[in-house]
Formats: sequence, C-alpha cells, structure tokens
Amino acid sequence: MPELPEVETVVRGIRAQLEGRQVQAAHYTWANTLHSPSPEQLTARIVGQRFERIYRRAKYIVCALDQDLLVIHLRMTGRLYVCANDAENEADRWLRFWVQLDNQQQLRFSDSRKFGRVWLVNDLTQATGQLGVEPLSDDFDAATFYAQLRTRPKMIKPLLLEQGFVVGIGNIYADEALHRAQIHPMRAANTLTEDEAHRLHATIRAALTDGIARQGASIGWYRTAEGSKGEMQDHFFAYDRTGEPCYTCGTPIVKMWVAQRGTHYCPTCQTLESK
DNA sequence: CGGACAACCTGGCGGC
DNA sequence: TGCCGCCAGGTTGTCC
Repeated sequence: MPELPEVETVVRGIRAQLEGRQVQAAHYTWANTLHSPSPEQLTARIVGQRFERIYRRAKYIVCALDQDLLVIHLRMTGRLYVCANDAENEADRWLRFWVQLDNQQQLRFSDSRKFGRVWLVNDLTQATGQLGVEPLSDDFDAATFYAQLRTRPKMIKPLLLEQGFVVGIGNIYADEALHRAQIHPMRAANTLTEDEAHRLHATIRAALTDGIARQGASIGWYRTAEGSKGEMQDHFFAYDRTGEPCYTCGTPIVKMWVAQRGTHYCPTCQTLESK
C-alpha cells in the first residue's frame, strides 16, 4: 500500500497528536508485528517515554521518544491513527498493536495482512538497514543519479524499487515516474541517456510530490491517519489504467509483468529505444 | 550482481 | 448465493 507519499501523509496526520505525549502502556495482539526487541521487552521498555519528534525516513515512520526510536513500517495494509480510548475505528478489526497515551488517547496500529512491523531501537539503521537517498531531498541530484545509473545493467523499474538505491518509490510511483519520463520499465538502467536520466530524476520528484499533495493513493487499504482516502488514484497516468487511453497519444495502457510486479505502461510512448 | 521464486498473510473481486 | 482462483501499495531470503 504505502509508498513515500502515503507514509508522509500519515506522519503529518499523527504528528501533532503525539508530540509531547507520554506512554502509559503498550499492548499487542499479534506477536510477529513487533520485530525487536521481543514483544515483552518492547511493551515494557516503551512505558514512561515521551514522544518528542515524528518524522519519515524512506517508507518508515519514526517516532523519536526521549530514550528510544519507535519505528513503524506499514508494508502493504498497515494503518496508523490516534484516537480517544473509547473511540471505535473501522480499522480496529485488524488491530495488532497500540500505545496508551497520557491524555485518554491511543496510538493504534492496524494491519489486515500482518506484514507491517514495529521496532524499538536506539539506532535507526537497526530497523531500516542501509537506505538510499531521499528523492525529495537536495541530496538527490540529477548528475549523481545519472552517474549511478551508468553502473547498473539491471532493468530500470526494479532498480527504482530498490530501497538501497533510492528510497520511497514503490510499484505505483515507479510506473508513474517512468511513464511521465517516457521510459520503458525494462530498459537496462545503464543504457539511459543523460537526457533520459535527467527526465526520470524530475518525474520521480514530480510524481511523489503530486502524491503528497493528493494525500496519497487509496487503491485498496490505504487511508490517511484521519481515516479518509487519498485522491492520487484519480490522477494516475499509467498505474491501474490498463486498457484506458494514454493521455499523450491515445494508445491503450498495457499491463505486463516485470520482476514479478504488475507493470503499467504505454507501448507507444515508452519503447525499448531511447527517445 | 541480476533475476526468478517462495514466504510472510488476509481479504476483495471476478468468474462460473 | 457459494466456492475458487487470482491479485494486491512491501521486503527478505534462497537458489542458480
């Protein structure tokens, strides 16, 4: 579900409700949701800690507490929201973990497919491993991007999905960025021209920025922290538009499989030759 | 390193 | 209506 724009939207939605709050207790209903330390240790160690700062790194939600970092990854179907102790939320049906705050409110983590994970660590990399550059930061520059593409013979789409290369891009925004840049998803990365690399650099940023502005894409499970749907799904160029006309040339969008992921592209605008 | 594939899981949807 | 197979926004590990 959630890629960079969806995670960013969730972070913005819970930030004000969490900052300054102190943890009174924590509970879980699915042990595998709590990755490390052990569920018993995590729910004990977090008690008494105060939320100081909430931010996003890649697709991870990071809550800086006064002692540790509470790190959450939504994976496919995770939802994170803050509500009153006695409030009922439609996502509570799949509640896996929750934190009792000191103001009669709770931070709840719901996740129907149980792929989501929670960590309590001192060092962020203990949860995330080594991550690539943030595509919306100044560290992501076109010249470096082009230079790195030159070293990779791998297909461009799965390369964009590698979180150790560039973070935050998932299946939706990979298809959207490649379509906007008019690059075929199966092009070998090291065959992109400088112009193509620069176009892709720009469209990655544009697609992600548009996604944030639209509060993310709600194809299925994703909801904002407030429980509403995003609107980016109504503004896709390629993703989930199989058979519908390309906005540029009218050719029907085709769905194929690339690296075991459904991939949507325009066979006229996105060819295996440079353009 | 690149690529294929299985695992981890549940639920929604289309087809019959 | 009921059942079945397929598909899903992510990540990790194994094998060739």
